[in-house]
Amino acid sequence: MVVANLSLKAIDSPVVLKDRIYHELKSAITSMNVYADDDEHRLDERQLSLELGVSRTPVREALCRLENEGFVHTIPRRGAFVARKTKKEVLEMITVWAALESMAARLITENANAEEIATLREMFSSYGEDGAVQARIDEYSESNVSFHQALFRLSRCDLLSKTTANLFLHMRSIRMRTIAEKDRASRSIIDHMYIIEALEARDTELAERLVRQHSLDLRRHVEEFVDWLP
Amino acid sequence: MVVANLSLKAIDSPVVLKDRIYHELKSAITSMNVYADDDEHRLDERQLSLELGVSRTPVREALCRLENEGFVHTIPRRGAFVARKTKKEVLEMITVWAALESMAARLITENANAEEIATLREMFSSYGEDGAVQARIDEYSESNVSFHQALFRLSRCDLLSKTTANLFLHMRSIRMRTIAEKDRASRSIIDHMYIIEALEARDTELAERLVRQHSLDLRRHVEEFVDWLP
DNA sequence: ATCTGGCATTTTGCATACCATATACCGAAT
DNA sequence: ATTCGGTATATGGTATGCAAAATGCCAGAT
Repeated sequence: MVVANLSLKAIDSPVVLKDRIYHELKSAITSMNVYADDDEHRLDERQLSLELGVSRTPVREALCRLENEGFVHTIPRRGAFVARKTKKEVLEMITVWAALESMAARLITENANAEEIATLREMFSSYGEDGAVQARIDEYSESNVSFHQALFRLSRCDLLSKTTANLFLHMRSIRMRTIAEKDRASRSIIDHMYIIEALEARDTELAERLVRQHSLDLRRHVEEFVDWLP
Repeated sequence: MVVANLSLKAIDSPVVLKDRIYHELKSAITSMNVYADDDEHRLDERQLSLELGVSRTPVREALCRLENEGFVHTIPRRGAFVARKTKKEVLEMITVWAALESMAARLITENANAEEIATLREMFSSYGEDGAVQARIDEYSESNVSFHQALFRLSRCDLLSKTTANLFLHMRSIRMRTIAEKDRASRSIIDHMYIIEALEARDTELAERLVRQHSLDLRRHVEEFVDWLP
């Protein structure tokens, strides 16, 4: 008799309530327009637990996680609120972003293979004609996000991706609002092409600089034009 | 009658139990030698709550925070353990570190004033003579940490400091062990001096490159010589 | 009319009780 | 002797209860 060697992968995810609640709340928060109203959005533990049909405990643990990630701001004995970033905080997020993504670019020039880099081009292949970007701005916005996420993925540094993941979400609402302004979108796609070329040429320093500059341009833009943040 | 204008600062910290427990556990974990034993260090909720004289609830919330910060690893229905980084994870931490600190260096060349940069020199003024570093290796190790923390502080970017803070703690045990090896310490102090000079000269690109290289040297060193990590 | 002080209400923070699951132990069968 | 199955125990996940604290309201005083 031989032991059947079924290559099974361990099931190690007894999905627990607090995790489901965490994801539920996180997607709810990140998909809402946080900066729409002037009044702060309160997150009532009891109300949430009633709506979700669970007790307060797992809700509290989910809120705890969200607070650590900066999506929720809680004041002791006062409750939890959807966190709203100040302009200063947004600028700092972009700064950190620039640091991480430019490092990702470096790593890509050193580690990624040509096919992987080629996939970056494909993302924008359909925006070839002038004006196509402005016409399909929503669609482009998605490609834009995908491009930046791909840079981190191709860096093969999980921690870079992980550290940036929440920055992505925090920036989403702001980015969506800024990307459509002026003709930043077409500027953006040109930047992306130069970045891809530098990656293909394995020019570490250039790729790093272009990526950093791309982010810092956004920072400058936010600093100058975004006045709807405290 | 005039209203007395006492410039009071708002007391906004009804220090709650879970925060105290969080700090208590965090300092306990970061000061222990995580990589000493082979067996994993379990964190029993009930035992902790008994030792601390509180109930399980605040302990759980503290553990939740520590898990998000990567100091604790919990398996559903199995419990919490002190997290142990793999070699891959450590290398990635150093990579992220390099990205963030090199950005900090950039910012310093742009924003800091001369006096602030001068304080960096003072940190190492007492290690002037050759051999002084090796002789007072523990003391130097502290200065070393202070130097790197100062770089982030002078960058005036809170998020950079905040993002790095936990990396610092994670790296502490590893750094302490590697800094004493070979003559990395005296190499290190030379690097630091060149970094300071670049900052003083406001040479953004050079400062960035030197800081990044300094970190990546550590990464290479860990990659090559650290074999006591999984 | 406005301000202050106290009471009521609301809501969090913490404690405890309960439940589901994972592990450990032990005996029986092969 | 080893392995399998069942039961017991321990432990984490969830629910609920209680008390402290903060807010809001109302009444009374100035």
